[in-house]
Amino acid sequence: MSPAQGLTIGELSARTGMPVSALRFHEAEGLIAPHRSAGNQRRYARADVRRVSFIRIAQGLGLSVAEVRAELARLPQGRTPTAADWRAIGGSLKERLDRQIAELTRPRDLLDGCIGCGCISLEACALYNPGDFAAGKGAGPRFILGDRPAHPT
Amino acid sequence: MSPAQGLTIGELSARTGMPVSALRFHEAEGLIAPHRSAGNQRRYARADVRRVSFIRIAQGLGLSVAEVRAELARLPQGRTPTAADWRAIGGSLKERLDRQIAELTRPRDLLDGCIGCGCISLEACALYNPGDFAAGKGAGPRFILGDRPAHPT
DNA sequence: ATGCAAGCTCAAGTTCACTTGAGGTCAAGG
DNA sequence: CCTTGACCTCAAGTGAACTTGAGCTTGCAT
Repeated sequence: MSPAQGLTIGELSARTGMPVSALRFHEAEGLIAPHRSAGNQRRYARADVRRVSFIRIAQGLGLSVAEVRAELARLPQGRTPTAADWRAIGGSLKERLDRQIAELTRPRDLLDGCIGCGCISLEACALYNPGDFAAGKGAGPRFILGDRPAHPT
Repeated sequence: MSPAQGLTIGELSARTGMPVSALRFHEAEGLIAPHRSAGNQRRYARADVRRVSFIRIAQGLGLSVAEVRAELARLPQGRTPTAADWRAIGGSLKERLDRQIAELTRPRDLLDGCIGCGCISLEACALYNPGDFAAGKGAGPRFILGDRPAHPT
């Protein structure tokens, strides 16, 4: 195996667990940019294993492709990212998780109160219109927590 | 307004904030079952306001239509649900939220560790294969075994 | 009686994140 | 040289949860 050539898409898929079709899709979405061999086949750098692993982790945590792209955009271009580069992104992910936990904790506590009073689903209930969840407009699926608006029609 | 006749779809929409199209969709999905007027128009019972409010809350908390349907199936048929009936469902929702919070807290704490060590996205990182984010299908994670990146990059 | 908002049904469109399929190319072994 | 398997592109399909549109009917006010 010659590391100078880089990994084929199949090899990267095997190392990361990311399906080949997903790797191609993510390339089209701008999450990763392999170079090509003489015969037009994708060749991935060693550091791309880490990049793809990050994509998997981030999506498992609920980030959309656009959000992952935004995080990855913070990595340096031209040079292989260092541990410190990844650390910064890890911090951003943690903040996100903290926010999500808080957004779940509030209704949970509200629900505790509701269980006592039996008011669940009453229009006056604090749960009913906390202002941030619900309120989806536009086409397309609604996302768990966070509700990304599509765009006005 | 004659309460004997029930609410029209537009009235229910106005009271709950649920779009008319969504009410019709939810009926097709079996979440709600209004009766019909002589002229084939939907007529909703007063208690349906509560039911639709619940659907909104539950979906805001991340339940899918199928999951909402499952919760609603626990309500008594034939009789208008009491506060106690709704309370039982509230308890089930709370358990769900507790689980979700726990599922977010674990990776958050893991990430705290990763921020210290800079290992994020390393194949060996605890975050990478915590066992619950979907993992790939097929054989186990061979990337954990046997694939140590000799030097941090 | 007439007008028109509001209701009805059914089909098709929308977004996201991919997967699947068709049809063709490349690389390595025998 | 030939075959086989991995790779390529591009188009279309998937499923969730709705929305939008077309074409037609109801119901209430004037």
